[in-house]
Amino acid sequence: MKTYKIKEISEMFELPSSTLRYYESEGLLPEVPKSLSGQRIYNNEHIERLKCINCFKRTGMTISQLRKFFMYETDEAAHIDEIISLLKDQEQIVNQKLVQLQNDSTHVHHKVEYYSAIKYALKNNLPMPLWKDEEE
Amino acid sequence: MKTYKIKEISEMFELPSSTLRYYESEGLLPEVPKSLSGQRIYNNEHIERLKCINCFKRTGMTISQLRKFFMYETDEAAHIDEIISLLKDQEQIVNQKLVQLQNDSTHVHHKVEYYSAIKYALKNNLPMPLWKDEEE
DNA sequence: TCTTGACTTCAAGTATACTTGAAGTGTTAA
DNA sequence: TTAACACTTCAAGTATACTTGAAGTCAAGA
Repeated sequence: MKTYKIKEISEMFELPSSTLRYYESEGLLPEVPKSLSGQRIYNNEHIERLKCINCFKRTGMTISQLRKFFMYETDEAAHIDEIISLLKDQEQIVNQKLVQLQNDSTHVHHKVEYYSAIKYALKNNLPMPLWKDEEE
Repeated sequence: MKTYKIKEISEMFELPSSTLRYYESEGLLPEVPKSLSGQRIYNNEHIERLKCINCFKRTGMTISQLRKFFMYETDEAAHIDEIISLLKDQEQIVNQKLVQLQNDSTHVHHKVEYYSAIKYALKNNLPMPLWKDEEE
């Protein structure tokens, strides 16, 4: 199985090595084997885990929620209900975030248009446009 | 013009009063007048500003970026280019977030399905389903 | 062999965004 | 009027997620 040094993983995920050590110390990574000289040796399992961490982090999970989730996963059969419930909660959260962010995207876009019109009005000494928007 | 006490605003935005005072101290709010006895009196301008703060915060802006933006806004004509450039950057950022979050939503949903299948397999003593997914 | 850069541990430091506590004043309903 | 609760300031504290520094070991090319 292909293995990786910390620097390769660091570059792969654009995360400083210190963060990888930090995640490990927080119990987010599967056991990381070390070379004879003590250097970390990562494999595909770690890469998959890091993808998963990134995904969950973006959906708003904290380090301690991540740790909890991965702990449940290590004894899937005993914690299947907790895993499913946690995932369903997270699914709800990410979908709410999605709706909200779609709204926010629209609002920011409106602002770009509004200020572009302001700029035009300023340049040509024209009356200022009016701001119309119902922000949520 | 209708005015509001801090508690009304606090409930309206589900933000503790302390956070409202904090935002004010960080220069995110327009001048907040005080009653004779020193209590804050908010109006629609503050409400609009808070909606705007919430929107930008969700798109990832920090307090100091928000402060900068609102400072530019107070002298629109002098800073119109900075305002537009800042807004365009933020529009890009929010749209990237949106794409990423859509992906993440899909992944979380797949996980829900996968573990539901695991649960079913456990309950009925069936072979475990396989995990197939290309996570981004 | 020597040097340069990457790695190690562990404790302490930092950034961001609030939150809390103390000590006191103001407001309101019974 | 008196209790109960909301409000005030200001400084200090907290939570989360890293990040940095010190001091030392290891690996690879000139």
